[in-house]
Amino acid sequence: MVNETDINTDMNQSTKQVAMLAILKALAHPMRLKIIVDLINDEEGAERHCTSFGLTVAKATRSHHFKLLKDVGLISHIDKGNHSLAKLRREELEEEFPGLIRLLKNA
Amino acid sequence: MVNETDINTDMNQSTKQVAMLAILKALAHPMRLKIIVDLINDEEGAERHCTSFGLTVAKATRSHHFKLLKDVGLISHIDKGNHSLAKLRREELEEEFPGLIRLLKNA
DNA sequence: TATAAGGTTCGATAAAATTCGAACGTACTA
DNA sequence: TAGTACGTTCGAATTTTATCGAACCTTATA
Repeated sequence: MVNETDINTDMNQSTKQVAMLAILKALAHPMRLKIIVDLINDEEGAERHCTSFGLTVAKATRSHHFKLLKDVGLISHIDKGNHSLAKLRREELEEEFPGLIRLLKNA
Repeated sequence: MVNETDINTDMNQSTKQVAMLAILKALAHPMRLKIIVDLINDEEGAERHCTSFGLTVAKATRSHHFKLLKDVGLISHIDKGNHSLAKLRREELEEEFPGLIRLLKNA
């Protein structure tokens, strides 16, 4: 069996390229892209309810997508006990992937 | 059954966001990302054999990935009869997705 | 012309991602 | 304390992608 790590080493991909790939995979889904674009177009530092993006899916699905976005570092999760908020990791992203936010801002 | 078009309209995604999604999907695969990053890091206007990227897959698979990259407009295909060359659509991409190339250049 | 080399398409199989209901945990609140 | 609201996790089903061999087409060349 061939896993992705093997493919990556086969192809001599840089660490940066692997990190970039994770980000691209996370963005390559209509709901997740919309969430990130919406957060980008919000004012800086904005925190949003997970339910405020107009996603018409089961809550298990929503939870899945937000976890994925959090795992790759696109958002951070603010736990407020009863509910939770999502926040774009703006500075960190600008630092690690300069230009990414500007690229998505127009979309 | 729910297809992607329905999801996109459900979510009120802009045309630009749909176009961006196609690009992100195309880049969200290790081989395809490597191809594009390699082309970006080549000199401007460079044309490369499809076999010159060190991809260890069957030719049917290679053909599949290059077709996908061509279909979303990331590369153009120069047919030389016996063989074919791939070329980054640099200016067009810079025009439609400003900052994309610079974002991937570091990777 | 025959042969080889490179690329595409087709059909089938394998792998990965998406989706959801159900069960569960945690924190508000009546 | 009991009930409710919100989120996560688990397991299973569905859908999408990736992969490859085989057949085929086109062009160069022996």
